Amino acid sequence: MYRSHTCGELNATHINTTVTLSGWVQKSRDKGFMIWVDLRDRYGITQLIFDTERTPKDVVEKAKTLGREFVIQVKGSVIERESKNPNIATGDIEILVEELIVLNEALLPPFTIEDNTDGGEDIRMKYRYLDIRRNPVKNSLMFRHQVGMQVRNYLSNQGFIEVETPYLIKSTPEGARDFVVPSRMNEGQFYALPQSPQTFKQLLMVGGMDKYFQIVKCFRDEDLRADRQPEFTQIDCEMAFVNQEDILSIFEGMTRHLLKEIKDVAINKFPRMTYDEAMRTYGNDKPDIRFDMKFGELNAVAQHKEFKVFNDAELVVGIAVPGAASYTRKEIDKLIDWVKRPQVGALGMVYVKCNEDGSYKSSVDKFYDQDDLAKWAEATGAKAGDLICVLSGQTNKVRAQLSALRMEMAERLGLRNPEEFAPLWVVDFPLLEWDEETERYHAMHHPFTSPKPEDIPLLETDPGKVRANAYDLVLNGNEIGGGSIRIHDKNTQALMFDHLGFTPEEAKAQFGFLMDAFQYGAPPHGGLAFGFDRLVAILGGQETIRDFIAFPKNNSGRDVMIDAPAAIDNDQLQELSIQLSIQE
RNA sequence: GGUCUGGUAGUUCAGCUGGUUAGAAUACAUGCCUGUCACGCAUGGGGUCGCGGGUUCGAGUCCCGUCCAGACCGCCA
Repeated sequence: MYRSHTCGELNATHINTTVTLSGWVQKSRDKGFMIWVDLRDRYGITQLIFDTERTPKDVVEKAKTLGREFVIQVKGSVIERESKNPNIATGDIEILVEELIVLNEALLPPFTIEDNTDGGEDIRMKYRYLDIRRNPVKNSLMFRHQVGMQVRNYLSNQGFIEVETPYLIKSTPEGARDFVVPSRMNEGQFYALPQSPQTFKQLLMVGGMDKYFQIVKCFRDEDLRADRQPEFTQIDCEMAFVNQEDILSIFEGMTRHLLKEIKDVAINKFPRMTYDEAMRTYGNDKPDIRFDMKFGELNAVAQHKEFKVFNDAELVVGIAVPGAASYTRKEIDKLIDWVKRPQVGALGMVYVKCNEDGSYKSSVDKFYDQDDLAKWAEATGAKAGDLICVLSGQTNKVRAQLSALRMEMAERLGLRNPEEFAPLWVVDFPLLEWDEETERYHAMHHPFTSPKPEDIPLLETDPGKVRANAYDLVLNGNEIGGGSIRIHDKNTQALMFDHLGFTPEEAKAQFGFLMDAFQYGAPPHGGLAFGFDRLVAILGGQETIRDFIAFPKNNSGRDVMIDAPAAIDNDQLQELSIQLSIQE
């Protein structure tokens, strides 16, 4: 027997019992007359004591040789501490050791296994198995497990069935780049890893599965971000015989359940906003509504004066930054530099200080009088003490720029409280999006999304105006889920493919199986998928998903621990009939 | 594909306008210490300043290139 108890469970009630513990040496404190060793496992830390007067001499000698992270097993009696430590659960007791077995020695770890480790991101990723021993990472993984269990509980209780779908599927040109896998048995042909189980879950609906879910890995070969990994996990869901309202209701329920069970946060009805409204009010389809700073459009009050920049702009729009009127000229200049960085891309910024005495001081006083500026304040909701920041230009660009500024200012003002949760449904997304590069429309969500029936005529006249039965769930400025009511008849699906620029032959070659299935009694259906990693991270109060993934990839998609991806040898390549065009 | 930031001891970092022998903290080792728990005290070892080139009497420091890491833009139906 390696252990009778864990390192987290012993307390005063166990005094005078004999126990066996196993774990890692966290640290030892050798005072000469006594040696204390902190023994750690997943459950906690228990202090061991080796006393020159009470512990066998050879055991004390062995204890002196223990180094950090040695794996040991000890047998001894639980005794009351002479000086207790109220900071840990086992702080009332310690183990007077009688027997010590070193199960495995350990090299000195490259960084300290402590909550506030001295290790940087880089080295922690290389030795991730050591990083996982640290509480912050360990707790994040346990937190993820807990969220996963609550998701399964909720959905299972609602009658959902978890069904696994294949990972080796077919590549399609729509959407993200696919990861591809060569097929040895089918020379020159490739599988693709799924970007999502989209078509399979729809086929499960045709198969009568009615309510499906799956916590499933998905793969996209695109560049990474702090909240984006090439392989990531979705809570993928689909339901038949439902309308949009049914789906929103079920998954609002699930999110509410998670907030209640995991964070003990009670939220009644989630607010809703159309895509158009979100773009107009926040410049963004995933607004963080924990704070205000709503957009005030200023075209009506700022144009037709002498200021050419605004007169030439498609959109003039501002936000009122609370309390920022006290910014110095230098601070404002730095802010202007910030919006002019290439990542944001504004050409400049006009500001108005709303002074405490009710007067206004702006960077464009030459063109606007106090009455004009009062109208700007009204439009942006600015109060005395606020700073109005105004950008202008082409509508889509300027909205993105001001949205970036809004988020930055909220960050600086500490308005993004990770313990506050503000969910929001964004509905009525456009069906199609114009792609400058390919000069054609592509599906904003995916090609199986149904258009709103009343908008179908617009497909012929103004495709960009067609709204879809598509919705996103936004939490604290992050898209945590998105879905749609799908097309379930062959003709509408064919019409969509046509508008997306597929020839009937291409559509048949790529999605023929789905169109065929629609001819055999496909029920009306729809669904939604949550980004599980992101959801877990936000519930955990963070926006970086890496610590909620046991073995994440780095910025360039590498696993620095196992050193993947890597070259494969010529025999393997030959077996797969693959020839490389790059030089070794 | 692009922008920005960083790369100096095992680790996290400092190192000014180029100028003696490159520092701190922590970790580690050895010794001391009668209740430690961020233990304390003393001593000690530890460096290809990412790599390559250039400027200079002289480069950790300046310039060019390159590699690596991180954040962001593009991209992510």
